[in-house]
Amino acid sequence: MTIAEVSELYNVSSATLRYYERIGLIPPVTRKENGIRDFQQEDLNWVEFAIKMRDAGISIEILIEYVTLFKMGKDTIPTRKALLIEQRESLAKKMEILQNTIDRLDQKIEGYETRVLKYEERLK
Amino acid sequence: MTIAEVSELYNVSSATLRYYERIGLIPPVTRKENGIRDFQQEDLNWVEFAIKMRDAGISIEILIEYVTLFKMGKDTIPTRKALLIEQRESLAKKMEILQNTIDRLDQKIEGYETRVLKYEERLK
DNA sequence: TTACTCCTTGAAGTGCACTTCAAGTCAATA
DNA sequence: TATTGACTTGAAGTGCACTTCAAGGAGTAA
Repeated sequence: MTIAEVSELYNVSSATLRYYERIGLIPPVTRKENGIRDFQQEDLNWVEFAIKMRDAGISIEILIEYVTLFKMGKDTIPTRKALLIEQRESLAKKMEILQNTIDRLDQKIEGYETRVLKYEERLK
Repeated sequence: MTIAEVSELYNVSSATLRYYERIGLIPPVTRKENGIRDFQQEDLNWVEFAIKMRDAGISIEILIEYVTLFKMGKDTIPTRKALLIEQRESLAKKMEILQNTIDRLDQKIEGYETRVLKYEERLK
């Protein structure tokens, strides 16, 4: 799969994909003899993982750490697991904040509900 | 209340509070005769709102728009309400993404669960 | 009265995560 | 054969949201 196809598939720019590879946020992508990237399923899995995690707000620094551990082999399995658990917890906290904010917005919107009615009343 | 006290109270730097006021993310703060900020309850409400919304990831641009509408008076009430509803929706979408990512992480962690066991077995 | 601390503003600097640009290679098509 | 279009790399540029710096003012303690 070419970089353009992957770009289309995951709705991310080619430049970003190259950037991710360059900084080690995904492992080196498979190349054809001429040096052109030819994404295999394994590469796609990494791309998808990277994009999903970034979308959830996990920092590039953390993700590079994860990929670096992966490259170091099996000895890092417990560390990698710990890293994922830590990130899971941080996302759960984010969810909580988000839920609280939504509740707060709902209250504020509810407050506007009556005020809009009054406002429209005034217009008559 | 001084800026240092507000800074402490909401765990945000004085510089950020000044910055928020300067860019119009909160309305102008009440001052003493000598020009020093003396936050009143009303000011605090704005500060709290701004910080909570920022924490939830709502952009500065949007929040400035809201404050600007507020300053323009009652005619903007329906617009303000619409803006809040829009943001509420966008937060709900974020929650969904977050939940999906957490689910995905849980699966990945579960996968590591067995691999860690194997790894520790190997060490014996 | 000098020194200290906290406040003020305006301007410049920083960190993160891309994004754009410049220069070049390669394969396919007019 | 020339040119078009997609690819390559390295470097520089961008946007957002602060953060730090520089210069100065006001109030209090020694």
